[in-house]
Amino acid sequence: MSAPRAAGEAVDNPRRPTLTQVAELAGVSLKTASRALNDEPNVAEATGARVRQAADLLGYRLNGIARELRRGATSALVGLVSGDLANPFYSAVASGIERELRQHGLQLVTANTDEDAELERALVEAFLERRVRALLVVPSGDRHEYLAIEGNRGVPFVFLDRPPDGLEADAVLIDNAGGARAAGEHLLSHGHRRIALVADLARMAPQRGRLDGFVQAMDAAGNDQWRPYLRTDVHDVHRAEETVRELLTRDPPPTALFTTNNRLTTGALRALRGHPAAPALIGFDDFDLADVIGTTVVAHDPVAMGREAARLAHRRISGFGGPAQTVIIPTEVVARGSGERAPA
Amino acid sequence: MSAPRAAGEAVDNPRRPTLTQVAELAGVSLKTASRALNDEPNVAEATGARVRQAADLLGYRLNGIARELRRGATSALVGLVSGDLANPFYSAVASGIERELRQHGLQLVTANTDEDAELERALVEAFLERRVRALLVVPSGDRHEYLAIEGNRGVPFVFLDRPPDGLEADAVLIDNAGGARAAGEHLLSHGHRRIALVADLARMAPQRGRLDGFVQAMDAAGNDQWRPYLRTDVHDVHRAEETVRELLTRDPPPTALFTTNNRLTTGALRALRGHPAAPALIGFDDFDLADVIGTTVVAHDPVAMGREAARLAHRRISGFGGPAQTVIIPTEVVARGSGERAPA
DNA sequence: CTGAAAGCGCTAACAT
DNA sequence: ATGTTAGCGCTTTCAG
Repeated sequence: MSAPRAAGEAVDNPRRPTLTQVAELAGVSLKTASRALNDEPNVAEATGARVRQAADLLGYRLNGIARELRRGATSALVGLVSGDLANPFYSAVASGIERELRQHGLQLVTANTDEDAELERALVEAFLERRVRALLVVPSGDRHEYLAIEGNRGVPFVFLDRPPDGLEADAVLIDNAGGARAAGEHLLSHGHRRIALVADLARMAPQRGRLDGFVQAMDAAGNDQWRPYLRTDVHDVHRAEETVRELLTRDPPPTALFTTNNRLTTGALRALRGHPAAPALIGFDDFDLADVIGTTVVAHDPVAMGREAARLAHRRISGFGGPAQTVIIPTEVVARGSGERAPA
Repeated sequence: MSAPRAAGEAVDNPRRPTLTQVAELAGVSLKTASRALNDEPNVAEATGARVRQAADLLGYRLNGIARELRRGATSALVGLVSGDLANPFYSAVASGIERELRQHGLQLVTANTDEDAELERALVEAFLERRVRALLVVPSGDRHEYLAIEGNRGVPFVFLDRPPDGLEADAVLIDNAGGARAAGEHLLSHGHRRIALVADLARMAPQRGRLDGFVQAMDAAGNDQWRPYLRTDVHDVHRAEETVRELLTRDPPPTALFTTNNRLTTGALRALRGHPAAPALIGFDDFDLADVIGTTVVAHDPVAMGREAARLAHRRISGFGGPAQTVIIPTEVVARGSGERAPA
């Protein structure tokens, strides 16, 4: 005898049994079967057992779609639209969201935009058609007005990492400026003046915040020797590596580096590998093994970020109608060696 | 004038407009409105325009739930039930799945089990009630018979990383034994005999495969000096770190280490940090910055794994009824230094 | 080209 | 304790 198969289903797919069929087999009415299977009161012990037996026999499974339609066309799904789940930052956020939602019986549905604003919009539309209860977005596009109508019609939005532009909505943001300022001050306090800043796309709000914070620290210290070493719009690991290599050939070279996200830090680490007199380095975003490599970072808690976003969403779902809230996730400089190297 | 708000939706949620209302406003029948909005043929230019205008005015959005119910109670959703999305291995797999599904207009829904077999079962049930088109599972529990009925009723299953037990179903697995054998041979060829093996829960199939492959390599070389250094059921980073520290205090100590997944490798790297005469190290699973740290690994492609799984699922959804297939993802030893250190 | 009627599978409201 | 009727919002016949 062979094992039951899950593979060849397409061959014999005689449509799933419905509640009506269960009721017929059990010799009761549709509604009684419904009551029995939903553990509602007012079902005789024996009747309930008969219904459950019939359901088992038929391999019946409740049709959640029909139920949702009848109950008001709103699912237990919460959508997350983000740039790239393969980035550990986003996946940590997603896992924080998922865990918190589950506490409330909600389910996370994810979609990647690959940082494409048009795809983002299409995915948002798709989620709304699916009647998600709330929508969490790490926006790539810059204008979000198109979401406003939705918000007014019962689908709460929560923005993550980047603030909403063009509408009021809940958001969970990182203290970008504060973290970057702290990084700048940290390097200054270790004697650095020629500090290179390697940043991602400057049009993104978090990157702007980090740039601003860094500049504040420099201005406050009356240092402007960093300016020749500013490099923005470096968007991938490879470009980051090249950029850092180029910076090191300058004369004089920078004595320190500040990279404004985990991808750029990875690129910098590659460029610095085996370098005899590596400049000091601080990276924004903590990462696995930073302790092993000894990389000083501006750390924050992405799982907490997801959790807070899920909480905001849940509050709205539960009927909270107050003004939009913004939660700021704090940052902290974690010294591990690379950021404490003195200027050469 | 203030920005449109997305926050206070709960206050005024007058139920979403329906197609009937759009039709009324446009002065056409329900069906005509449906045709116009779905770009079906046989709609006069002017009529279509009027309908679309009415829809915009009302802020109408199609109710995907009603559509799905009518079209056969099956969604465009594909479920993924996995252990822990925060683990970069799983999130890479998820991103491979997501990308491939999107090619076919399918949407990924994810849920984490935290490696809990009961939660896994509950989540699978929940997905089935939601009428997912296919279900991808990285199973934590060991018996999967309970899925068999579903498989016969039109919901294809694909198992990832761990083979199905108790039913026939498509699967995508890593060449665990082959990779581990290659790692063993690699260390042997560099002169190692006292090789420590640090493994995760031995009841998990991938771990067993890796153990077996390693043992095969040792047996083939007639080496059994590794046996005193076998440590299994090491399940988290912290325990891995402790275990490696303990191993290093043995007399004589092992001259090489093989860690059988990314978590254990991380723990080993922490234990080895700053060690004057670190043993050679090979880790199963590649990871970010392994190149920077110089860690030799048994690499494989988790994104490809996700992609293959999504392809199998899509084939089944499209009606393929052949026997269950298993795709094996190949592995490769990537030498980066740590695995090539000679015995002390 | 347009419309009327039926019904997907379920639950809510109202009998009995 | 059980049954009957209606209808969620849409698409699918089948007629005009």
